[in-house]
Amino acid sequence: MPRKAGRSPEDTRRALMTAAAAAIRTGGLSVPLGGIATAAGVSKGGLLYHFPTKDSLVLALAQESVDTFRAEVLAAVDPDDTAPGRLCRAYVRACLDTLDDDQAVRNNLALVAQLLTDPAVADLLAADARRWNADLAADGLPRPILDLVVAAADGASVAPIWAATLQPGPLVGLRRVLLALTSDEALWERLGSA
Amino acid sequence: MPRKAGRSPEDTRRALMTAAAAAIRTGGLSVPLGGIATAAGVSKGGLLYHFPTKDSLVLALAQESVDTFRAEVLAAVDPDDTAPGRLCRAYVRACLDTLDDDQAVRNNLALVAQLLTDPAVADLLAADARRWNADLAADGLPRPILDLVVAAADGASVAPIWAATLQPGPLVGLRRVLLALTSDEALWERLGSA
DNA sequence: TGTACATCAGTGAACGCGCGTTCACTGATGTAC
DNA sequence: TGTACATCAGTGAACGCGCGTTCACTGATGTAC
Repeated sequence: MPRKAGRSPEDTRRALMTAAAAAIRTGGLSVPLGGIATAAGVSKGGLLYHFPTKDSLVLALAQESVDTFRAEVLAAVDPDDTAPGRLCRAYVRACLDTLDDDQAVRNNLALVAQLLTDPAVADLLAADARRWNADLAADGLPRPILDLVVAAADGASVAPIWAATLQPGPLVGLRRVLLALTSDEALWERLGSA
Repeated sequence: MPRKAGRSPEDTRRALMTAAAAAIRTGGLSVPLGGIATAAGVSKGGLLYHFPTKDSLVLALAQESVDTFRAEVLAAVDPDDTAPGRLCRAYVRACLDTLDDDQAVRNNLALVAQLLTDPAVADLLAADARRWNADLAADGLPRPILDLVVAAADGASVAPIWAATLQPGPLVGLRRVLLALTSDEALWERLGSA
């Protein structure tokens, strides 16, 4: 059966990437293409029409994860916030606000952990990490505060991968503490001299 | 060639696990057993004598990672420290002190991220995470401080996986800040009311 | 102390299955005239 | 508006290779007498 009525090629491509993300997240990179194709309602050959090689599918997934996360952080920037640490605060919100429902960031990280096996993906992520380092360093926070807050946001995002999820209550508490740490200059001095 | 002179069966088993850990860490769970066996100086059949199935090798690796990490934290407990938060401080030291050389904890995490594909491993880790939650909760720190410090320690340990390693300087700073947070009760009030 | 025998710690060839990739083919859609 | 034709978006059978597992066999080590 050729082109399905009511579904554009772009729709098919999206369906394939969605199915691939879900399958790889739980099954690792070794999940068969056939299963992904079936889940997306397409034959194996159809998948390979859109992604001529498994690697190309994997790389597209990684690129999308990286782009999605960056877009989420930028969308979380408060336009009225002009104080130092505004990007860092957006980073915290993007990381923690999607954790109670099992949404974007958490799923992205579980997926990325699997994709990392691929060397090309590892390069992509290393470049992205360098970019985040530079952007966050230019955010105007003192080093120790920045490192503390970013490490905690990363940790809270990543912990669900090994099932160490925070309860919603503590999660809200952590969020408040992290935002306070980026805003309260009196705390910076207390911590710097500790 | 049967039993190699100068190497006990236990030595062979250790060599196999070491080779497997190194191979899987970088290549993922799909690395061939043949390569692992060769790296350990044994034939594929020899590997399968010690680990009758690939899954059994993977599970042994996961169990060892979990045990090693727990032992490292316990070894990092300061015997003279009787104040609340002593386990949490040991956790911080175990996580951060091995990060500059690329040693145990960091490697363990990169390995575990790969092993997580296996459902049996996922169960093992979930049980271990529950145990850590309980142990750390009984450590006497206020919830927000505990969550902040543990999340940051996790985040700093895990970031090297996607190449976002902290420089040695900032790492020392983060370590000092985290230890201060677990000890300085005045800070707890400041953060709690923030 | 020497000898027989069971077991341990492997070897390496063979099998078989699953998966990525290739390939010949196809029906719907878009375009030119 | 109808028609011819190229291209797009797939299908599904086949191939071939890699890898996990099985299996028959083996030489060194430990034990009983």
